[in-house]
Amino acid sequence: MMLGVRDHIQESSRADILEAAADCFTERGYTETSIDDIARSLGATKGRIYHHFRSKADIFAELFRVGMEMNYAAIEPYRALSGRAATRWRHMAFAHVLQMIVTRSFQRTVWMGVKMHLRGATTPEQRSVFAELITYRTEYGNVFREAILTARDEGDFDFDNPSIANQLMFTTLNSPIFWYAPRVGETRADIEELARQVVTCAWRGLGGKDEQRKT
Amino acid sequence: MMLGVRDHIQESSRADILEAAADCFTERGYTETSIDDIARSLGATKGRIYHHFRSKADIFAELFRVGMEMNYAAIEPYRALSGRAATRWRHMAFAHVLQMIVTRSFQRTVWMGVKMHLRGATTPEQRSVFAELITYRTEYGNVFREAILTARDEGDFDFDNPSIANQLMFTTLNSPIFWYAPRVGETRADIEELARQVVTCAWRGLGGKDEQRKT
DNA sequence: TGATGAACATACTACCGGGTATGTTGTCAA
DNA sequence: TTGACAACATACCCGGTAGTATGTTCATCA
Repeated sequence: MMLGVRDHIQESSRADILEAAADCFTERGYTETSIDDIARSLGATKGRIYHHFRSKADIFAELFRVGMEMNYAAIEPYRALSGRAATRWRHMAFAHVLQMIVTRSFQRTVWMGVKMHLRGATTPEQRSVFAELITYRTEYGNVFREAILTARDEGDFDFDNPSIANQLMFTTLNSPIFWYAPRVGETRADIEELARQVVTCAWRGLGGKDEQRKT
Repeated sequence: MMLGVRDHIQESSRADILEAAADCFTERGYTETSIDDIARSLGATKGRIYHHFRSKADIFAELFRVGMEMNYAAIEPYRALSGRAATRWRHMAFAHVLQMIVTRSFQRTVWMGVKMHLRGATTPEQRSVFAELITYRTEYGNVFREAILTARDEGDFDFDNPSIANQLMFTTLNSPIFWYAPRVGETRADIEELARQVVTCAWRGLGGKDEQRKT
C-alpha cells in the first residue's frame, strides 16, 4: 500500500543515485549539493552518476517525478471513496501526511522544485519537462481542492476563500517535511499518531467539527 | 506601530543594500543570488556592497537580525495584554501575520536562516553571531508557546502535543511568506482580511472555539 | 577466446562567483 | 588649495563545480 522508491524506478542503479541525491538535497539544498557530494555519499565518483543521468537538473526532474508519482499512489485508494467528501478528504489527507513523513527527502525536493520553476533557471529543453511536472502537481492539488469544496457544500467544512483555505491546508499537511525528524525507537504507530494530529489540525482549520476519530 | 526597515537601521546606504538583498534572496534564494546580482539591482557594483558589508554571510546575518527585530516590535504592544491568554494570542498572531506579509522578503530570509543553521555552513567566527540570532528566534517562538499553553489551561484551546501544536501553528502563521503575492489595487483592508483568515485557521487548528470576531 | 559494450573511475576543461587590491571622484575641514 | 577620507567603480585572483573526454574492468555472447 505504501510504495517506496524502488516500485517507481526501473533500474536500481538509478534508484540508488536518486535516494542519495534526495538525502543530500534535503540536507544541504540543491545548489549547495555538488555532484561529487552525491557520488561521495554513494562511495563512488561522478562517472557513475553521469553514466545514468545527463545533468544535475535531470536528477532533479526525475526526483520530482518519482515524488509526485508516490504521492498519487498514496491517495489513489481513497480518491473514489463514496460517502461524505469530508471523510474522503480525511483519508486522503492522512495518507498524504504519512507520505510526507516517510518519503520526506523526496517531498522536500518536490517542494523546492516549485520555487525553482517560478524563476526560469533551467534550459529551454528542460523547461517543457518542468512545466509538465508542475501541471502534474497542480492536478494533485486539485484533487484535494475539489474534496474540500464538496465537503463545504455538504456542510462539513466552513471556510471563506477557497484558495486561501487550500493553501493553508496544504501548508499544514506538508509541514512535517520541514520539522519532522525520526526518533530512536519510533514505531509505525507513533508516526501514525503524529500524522493524525496533523490531519486533525488541518481538519479544524478548514472548519470541520470534531468527531469520533476513525482509524 | 508597524515599523519598517528604515527604523531599524542606522545608515540608509546599508538599508538600501539590505532591501535589495532581501528581494534577491526571496526571488532566487541565497546561494543562487550573487553579490553582483544584488549590486545590479541597485544599479551599482560590488564595490559599493563590500564597502558596507564584510561578506555575503554578513548581509545575511544583518537581514536576519533586522527581520527578527521587526517581529518583536510588531507583537510588543500585545505581549503583556491582560485578560485571557487566547485573546492575547489572537492579537499577537494577527500582528505576526501582518508582519509576515508586509516584510515578507526579510521574513523569508529569516526562515531560510534557520535551515542554514542546521547544517554548519558558516565560518566559526560567524557561528556565534548566528547562534545568538537563533536563540533570539527561539525566544520569540516561546512567547507564542507560552500563550497557547496558558490558553489551553484556561480552557480556550485544546490540543495534544504542545510541540506539534506549536509547529503547526507557526507553519500556518508563517505560510503567507511563501504563497502571498500582492495584488494590484490591494488595500490595507484586503491584507487585514487575509491575515484574519490565516489567524482564524490557526486558531481553529489549536482547538479554539469560533467566537465573535474582534478587530 | 576475443570482441563488444555496460558500468564505472580518472583526468581535465571552462566558467562562475566570492573576495581583494587598487583606482577614481566628490566633499569637507584646516 | 590641498590633503584626507568616505563612497564608490574597476580589474583581478582563485577556489569550487558542472560537464567532458578518456581510460579501465568485467561480464556476456558469438
